[in-house]
Amino acid sequence: MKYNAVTIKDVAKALGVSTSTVSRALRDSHEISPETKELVLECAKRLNYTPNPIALSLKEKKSRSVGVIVPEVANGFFSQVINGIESLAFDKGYDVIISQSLESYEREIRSVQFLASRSVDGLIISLAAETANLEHLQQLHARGLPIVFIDRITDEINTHRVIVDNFRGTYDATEHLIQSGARRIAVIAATEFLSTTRERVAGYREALQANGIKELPELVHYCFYGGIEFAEIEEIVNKLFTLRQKPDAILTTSDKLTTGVLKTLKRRGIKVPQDVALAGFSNTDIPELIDPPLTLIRQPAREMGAAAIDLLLQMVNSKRRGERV
Amino acid sequence: MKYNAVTIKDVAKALGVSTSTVSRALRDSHEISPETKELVLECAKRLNYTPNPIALSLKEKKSRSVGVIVPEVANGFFSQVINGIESLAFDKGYDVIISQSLESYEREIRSVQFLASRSVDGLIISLAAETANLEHLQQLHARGLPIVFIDRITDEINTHRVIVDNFRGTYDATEHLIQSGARRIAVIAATEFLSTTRERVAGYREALQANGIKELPELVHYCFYGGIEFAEIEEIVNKLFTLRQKPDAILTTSDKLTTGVLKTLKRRGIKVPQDVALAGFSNTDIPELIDPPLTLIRQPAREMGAAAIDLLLQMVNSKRRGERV
DNA sequence: TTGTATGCGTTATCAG
DNA sequence: CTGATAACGCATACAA
Repeated sequence: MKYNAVTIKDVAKALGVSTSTVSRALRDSHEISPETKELVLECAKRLNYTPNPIALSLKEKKSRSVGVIVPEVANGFFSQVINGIESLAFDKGYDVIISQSLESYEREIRSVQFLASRSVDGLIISLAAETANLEHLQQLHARGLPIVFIDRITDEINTHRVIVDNFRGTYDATEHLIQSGARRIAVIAATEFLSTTRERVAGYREALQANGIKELPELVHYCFYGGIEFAEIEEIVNKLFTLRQKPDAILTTSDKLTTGVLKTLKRRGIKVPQDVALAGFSNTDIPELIDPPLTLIRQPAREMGAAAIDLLLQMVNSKRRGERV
Repeated sequence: MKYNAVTIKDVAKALGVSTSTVSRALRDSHEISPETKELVLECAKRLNYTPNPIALSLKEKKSRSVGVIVPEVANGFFSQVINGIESLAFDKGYDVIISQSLESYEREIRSVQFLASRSVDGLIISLAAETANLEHLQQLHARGLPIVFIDRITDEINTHRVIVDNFRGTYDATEHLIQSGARRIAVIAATEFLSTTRERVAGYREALQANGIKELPELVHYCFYGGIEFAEIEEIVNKLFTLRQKPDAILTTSDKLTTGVLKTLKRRGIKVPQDVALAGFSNTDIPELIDPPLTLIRQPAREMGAAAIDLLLQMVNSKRRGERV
């Protein structure tokens, strides 16, 4: 709701001129005399006039707002991404509307449609773990909605993506574990649906191979809701440590997974790195505080967010002064 | 922008009826025949009609969106708060527009005005550390904008607030430190401007007094940008540990302060709790992972967020069917 | 029950 | 240079 009752009409009435004149003065049109302009501007300020963005949106068919859908806000990585997005968007005068998929496909669909129906000018999204079907986004994309994927991307839609070198991250981390003497390296990853998972696991595999180590199926674990439900991680760790031949290292492919595994190991009294070495993705402060330091893979989350919104606004603006959708 | 060109007019034209008829059918008005309603609904679905929320907002003078301003998104506590807000708001069909003050007064003013000008129906805010003057919010409040304060509140505006018992938190934590043998308990707090700081430091003081311990000025430190700038925390810790009589315990009054102090201690090789005991607020996973466990004070951030949005929407709705502002 | 006209705040297109 | 008018998409008071 507008808490500034004063409209362009009010200042027009106050000055005894027409609304068009006021509009022109405000928009700094060239077709207006300096005196009237001055007059209008003064009056507008005095009356504390502020333009109504809703009316503007209706007229211009754009809302100067962007939608952001992440799996979960309360997550080190994603909250940093949002930080980057918001900072830059704010400077450019764009609203940032946040929605969470909570890793649920159904929730993601609803979020996407909700935001689309709210007329966002563009969308930044990191896919939910459950999402395997991209129709809901393909539709919008086909209709011309600018979309940028971040971190968890898809090949099925041809648009900008912002990612880090996931393959490289796990490749290097795995190799580091091997250099440190590990041979039985387990990996705990998120859903295979996720692009990040696939790339990261591929890096792990390649590193093993490059070092002549055979991959053992019993050491590779995927978890669906590892980011949300802690129990799943616990179960996997338990399984790993009841193997006849226990792993001598664990690689984790996400923030929450890393934290979850650390927690579980601590509860079970398994020491890192004495009993098992650990490496993985993390954007929290945790690794810095743990003794001894872990091999961790960080993502420049804030910068990724900034890059995403930057790309998005470029698309939004090129579309504005361009072709019909 | 709307990616659904089809409007109420299109379906009216397609059916050869008037827009009002369509509107009525869609709004399930009683003044319409079941047959035409059926017809319209079918056609609307077929044409994939979705209402334009912007036009609706313009007409009804409400946007079904709420603004949220927090000091920083990438912060355990606040991101959990946002999680709670978003979850509930989404279910009720409200947009959540996020903005960060980054602890800056000037930025907070701009955020507030930005959101207000974007016609949010209500505002949830946690004040910036710098904010001492509340005019920017008083104005909006006077004009009738529903506001709910969360965590960092103010007495100067009479509206709903969502907080935990801050006094109690530090009182208990301090007492626990004392029970464990600490006598020279330092406190590292955020700005005194913040309600949370005042209440938390008060709890500390009261606990000292109740246990017959004299407060030592050299052990009480406030930091302005502790949440954002790490260097400040480091400096305070350094100062504390170059005192002739070093502290035997430290109490921290926020998430970032707790993490920051832990980091600094680790870098300086000061062991917890052997060299110094530690207690404080934290909503991260860190304390659970550290050995030995710290005395920590947790806030039910998600629930606080949910409570805030619940209160806010109540205000928004009572205002809707009520008095003019 | 349905259609017509009006207005929400703004800008663009015409006349004057 | 300025004023009147239409239009954006929708809901509604009023007329039929």
